[in-house]
Amino acid sequence: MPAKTAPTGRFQPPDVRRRQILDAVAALLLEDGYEALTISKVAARAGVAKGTVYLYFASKQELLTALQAEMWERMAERPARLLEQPDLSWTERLDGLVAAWVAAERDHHELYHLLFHELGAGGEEPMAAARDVLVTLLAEGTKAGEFDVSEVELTADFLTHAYAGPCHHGSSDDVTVAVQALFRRVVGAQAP
Amino acid sequence: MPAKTAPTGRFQPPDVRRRQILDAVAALLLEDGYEALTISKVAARAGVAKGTVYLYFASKQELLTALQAEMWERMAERPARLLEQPDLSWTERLDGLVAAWVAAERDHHELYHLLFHELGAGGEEPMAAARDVLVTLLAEGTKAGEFDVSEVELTADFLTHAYAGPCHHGSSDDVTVAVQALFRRVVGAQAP
Amino acid sequence: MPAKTAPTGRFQPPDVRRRQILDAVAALLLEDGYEALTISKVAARAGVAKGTVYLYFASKQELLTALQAEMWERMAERPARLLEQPDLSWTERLDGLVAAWVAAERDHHELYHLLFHELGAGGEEPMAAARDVLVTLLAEGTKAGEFDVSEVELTADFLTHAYAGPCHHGSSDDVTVAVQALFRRVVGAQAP
Amino acid sequence: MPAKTAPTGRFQPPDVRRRQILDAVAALLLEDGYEALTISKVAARAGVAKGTVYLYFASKQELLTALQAEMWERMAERPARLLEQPDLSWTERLDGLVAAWVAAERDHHELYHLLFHELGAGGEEPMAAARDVLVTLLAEGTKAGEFDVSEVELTADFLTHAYAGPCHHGSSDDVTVAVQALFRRVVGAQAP
DNA sequence: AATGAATGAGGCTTCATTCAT
DNA sequence: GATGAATGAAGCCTCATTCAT
Repeated sequence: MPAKTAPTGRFQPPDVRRRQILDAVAALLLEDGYEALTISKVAARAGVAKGTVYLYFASKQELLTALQAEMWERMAERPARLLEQPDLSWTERLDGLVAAWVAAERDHHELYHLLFHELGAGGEEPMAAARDVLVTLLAEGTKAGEFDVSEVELTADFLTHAYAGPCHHGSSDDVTVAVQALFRRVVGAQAP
Repeated sequence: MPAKTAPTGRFQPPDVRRRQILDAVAALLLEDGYEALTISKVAARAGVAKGTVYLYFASKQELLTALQAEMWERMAERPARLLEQPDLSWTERLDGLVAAWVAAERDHHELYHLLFHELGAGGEEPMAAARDVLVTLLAEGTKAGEFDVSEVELTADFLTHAYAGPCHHGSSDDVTVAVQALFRRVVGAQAP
Repeated sequence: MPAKTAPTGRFQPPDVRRRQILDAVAALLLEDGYEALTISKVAARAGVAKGTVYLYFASKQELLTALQAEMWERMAERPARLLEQPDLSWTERLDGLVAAWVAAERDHHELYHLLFHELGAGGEEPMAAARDVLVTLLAEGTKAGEFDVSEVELTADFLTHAYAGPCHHGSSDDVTVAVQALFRRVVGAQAP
Repeated sequence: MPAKTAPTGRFQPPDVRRRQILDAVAALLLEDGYEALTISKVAARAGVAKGTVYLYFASKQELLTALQAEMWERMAERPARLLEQPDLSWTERLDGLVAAWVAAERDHHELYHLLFHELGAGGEEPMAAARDVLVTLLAEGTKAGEFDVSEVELTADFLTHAYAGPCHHGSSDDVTVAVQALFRRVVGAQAP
């Protein structure tokens, strides 16, 4: 039974190869930035030949788009689940969202922003997905009398940008707590 | 009649040429993004020969750095003056800062972020300058009992990121008013 | 029938491509001189794309250095072997050296000097290697009473420069004989 | 009365400007080599504007040719006079030639070779002039029974190349004496 | 499926030369 | 006569992409 993390090997199942390549891209982007990224380096880092990269991704553009899509997905996942959980107050849901976002930001900060800023087109949508969760939260929370938000869309955009600011300040927990407090102020959350 | 804005002309005073070139860079960046920026296009857009660009800027890198420096300057200018004006309440100063930032963001949004993200090195400082003004505001306002901010640095980072979110929502005035309200909430400003 | 000297063909073993490129450089240098040498021309002459040149040589500089190294090697080879042959008189060895140098000069004259003068750095050594052989010859021959050379180093430099002068006068054999005679005079060789 | 060596000054008599420019070229060639030579640097070094260089020399090529011509002239001058001096033995004249050549070599060595090798065309002639003096010397000396040279042309080329070798060995005088001795051997000069 | 040598368009930069002042 | 800003051809080099093996 070949170890599930066998890093090399001439033949690999497609998903493994795909992963290797995407991981290589992510690592290189974080190390050297976007401008320095070349298919050659990606191939070398992934331990495959240059041509192989093109077996999995039609172009450099598509390679980056794929990585981006993956990241968006990862970032929208946890928050979306929060809405579905029953018997949580809206404030608790808001706190949960902040926790998820801060965690994601701390993990993927640089990569996220790199991709966001290099791939203008198409890059808006997944962020929008994350934002939509917040919009729903604000609207419902306000309707329920728990929040006091007059301009839902605008406030959502405000907060969507805001949380990233403090993410690299102190310990994850401290930051989360502090940002949760700020979010509550913004939405005018009543003390429970 | 030598118009003062003569758009072309073989010889131009140095500042005019410099401006033409920097304007061309800004326009191209906004239109096509960073990757598509080439010296050839810059020259064509500025109405000069490729070589002329190098008469004014030693390299592509330096060209971008110059544009960045110019933008930073423009963005730090107005807010800094707010601190020096006497007989303003801290809340009024905060409102003024928001107004300045929103205005700057609306004018230079894309360009600003483009430059910020492509030119990591050196790009941090001017943003920091803008942030420092806010830090002072929060600290002094809190000391004066007008604000209620416990974590000054963290909150400053929060707001520094937040304001950009809603900037492209509606009319400039509406956005400004709305963002000012949100800022007040965050800092716990007392109603006057 | 895959001819062993197939001049073209999309894929070639590395040594063959390397050779093609170096040969192209040599040919172009002889035809048009150093200043006129461009990578484009080299590629065209070698029957490869521009990029291919860079697959084999990291830069124009390195391309020239490689050609130089190859030439130096070729030029130092034959003379060095003369010293190792037993039962030759020193005069015979001197004659052999002249023959070798004249032959090399006639084959590689221009190229040799072109490279020598364009690539100052690093180019000294191989010439020095050739000279050292002569120094040994003069010293040993004098010690053996066969030559009469008082300033070995200086005389070696004298001869190292001298031989190139007449190389393109007449037939190879005539020149060799004549230069051998002149060398013998310079070293004061006794009639055998 | 303006000093005759006034190094700068916006207006200069043509010959002075010409000199300044040629001197700048020579200095730059010696410092940085041929490849690094640009008209910009020449102008800067000469203390004139770039355009001014073109008032005196039609092109870069011509600028170099002019410098070369000047050097050739300087190198052929002294030797030529030797032939005209009466009541000197041929051996004495040969010694004089060697002295002149060694002196020239020591003064202009690098520049001379730089120019010689960069400007293939046209560069042969002046060297030929120097060589012709030697040919005459060898022919006449042999006819007079003072030398014993069978192949005049070939021997002249031999010596024309040879003398440069030892030029940078020791003191000028020592080298001259040593090279004179070697020349005498080559031509089979009888002891006086 | 995998390889990697080969390609060639296109980017940045230099610099000889021109010409309006 | 002198200037130097402006020009643009041309060079070096990179790298996304292809394709024969």
